[in-house]
Amino acid sequence: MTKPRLRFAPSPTGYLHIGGVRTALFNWLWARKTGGTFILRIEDTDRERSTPENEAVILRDLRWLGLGWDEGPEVGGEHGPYKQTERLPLYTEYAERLLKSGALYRCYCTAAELDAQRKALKQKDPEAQFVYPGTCRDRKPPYPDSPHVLRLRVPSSGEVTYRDLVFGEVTTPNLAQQDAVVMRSDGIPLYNFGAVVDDLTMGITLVARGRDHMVNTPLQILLYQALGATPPQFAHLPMMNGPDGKKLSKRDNAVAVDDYRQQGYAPGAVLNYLSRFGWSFGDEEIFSLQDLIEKFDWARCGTSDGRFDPKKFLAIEFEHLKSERLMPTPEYVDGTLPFLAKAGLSADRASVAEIVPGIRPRAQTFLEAASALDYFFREPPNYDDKAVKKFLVADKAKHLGAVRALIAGAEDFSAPALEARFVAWLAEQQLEMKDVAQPVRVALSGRTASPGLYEVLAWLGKERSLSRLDRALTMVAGGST
RNA sequence: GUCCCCAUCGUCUAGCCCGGCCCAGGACUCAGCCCUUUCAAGGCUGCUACGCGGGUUCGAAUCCCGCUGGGGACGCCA
Repeated sequence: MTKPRLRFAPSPTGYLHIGGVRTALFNWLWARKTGGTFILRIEDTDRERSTPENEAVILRDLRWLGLGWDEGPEVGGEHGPYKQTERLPLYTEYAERLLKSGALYRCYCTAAELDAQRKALKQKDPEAQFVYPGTCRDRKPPYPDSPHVLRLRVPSSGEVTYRDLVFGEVTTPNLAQQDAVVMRSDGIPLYNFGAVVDDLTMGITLVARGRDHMVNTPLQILLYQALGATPPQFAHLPMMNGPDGKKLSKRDNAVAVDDYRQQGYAPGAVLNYLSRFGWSFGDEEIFSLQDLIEKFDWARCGTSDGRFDPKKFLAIEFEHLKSERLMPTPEYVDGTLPFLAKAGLSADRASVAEIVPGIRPRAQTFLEAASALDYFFREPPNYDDKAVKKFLVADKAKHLGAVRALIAGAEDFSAPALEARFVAWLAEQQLEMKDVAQPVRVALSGRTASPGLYEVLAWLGKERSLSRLDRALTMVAGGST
């Protein structure tokens, strides 16, 4: 069996949203799993709405996610160009072929005329659906030299059946189709024609796309047949709706991939969440990209639509940040550094790497990780007002001076050594850790919540710990009543 | 309206193809408990689902039919 060739063909009419990424991911996974080819094609025939900016964003976001393409924009390939507006002559050539064979015919009805007919019908019966009446279907030459579109002559009987890799056999009667426009009057192809010509000439063997395209498939198959070509295989994916159950909109920023990147989500986590949408592998739900490549299969894809759930998404993201397997420390550091920089902090990789184990269970995103790291790299730390008012006051902090002395006398500043020293001292004083911990914590971190104190002390080091303790002591003295 | 598709906890889903092990399992969310120097993490417990009605069968979440509900499409958008 020959290696499959798959494609992701977004139109740059908006930002890349997570629904689109799910489609890209499944195509990509199958290509990687089978040793096939993943192609990126830009479908920019809607000149009104397509922009170079959107196109750039799509490429950037796909790369960020790690969904690189084997052929496509910027990387080239044997079947280029990979942008539809650069393939116009090809569509013309194929259209002429089909015109000659009679599969396509010229239609001189103008958009205005059709709109008027549509409107008139709606007026008579709002429920009715306008269907192109076939006005030009049997027009004989000579043809007028005026603007015209090209329509597909859909057989008036018969049906189209194909075997969908996820939905199974789907049959649609030709009668339900109308003679769809395939080429605009300006010579630019419509989606259904452009996609077919491109998939054919790019040697695509499997078309996997959203279920919203399912209705286009019979028409496209008719086009392949008219071309004398064998249609590719098809796999449609159930729809991914918004949390409200409504269709995801490209202009809905809440689901833009870039949003999640800026919120500090890890690419692997994004892909993991998306992979479980319309696909499952028993009860397992945490996967690395490598796991997915091994386990993905069309047969395990579901058929019913679902809703995007931000809470579950966050939970999966957190699972990735907690796991050394899914997110090795060096990658964790790489993910966090930009957010530290954004907070105006300069931190060296080695120091961050040392603290990472301590903050893993405390940060759901890289953004939160940077926040949890903040006071290790900010001198002096930011003090939380409430924390200071509550704990750096005379009566709560009465042991702070003694703790300072205890720490000052420590020779071994490792966490275990500090713990031993504290335990002994606490016993001697007949105190418990909870009697002294919070003021020390606020003194050290400026906050009421942090990793264990012994770790915090060790990471901060003796010198900085003492200086923070001293600063806190003066705050207590100054603020006491 | 016409064509296509779908239907298990609030959400993502396992189970369905090849009926019994399912008075339905996992996860998220929520509530509670344990652990505990704080916050997390972790452990445990709990709430909540086979849309409805008919069949077939000794037996149906699983097979068949109908109904209802939802979605997609019906553009010189993709």
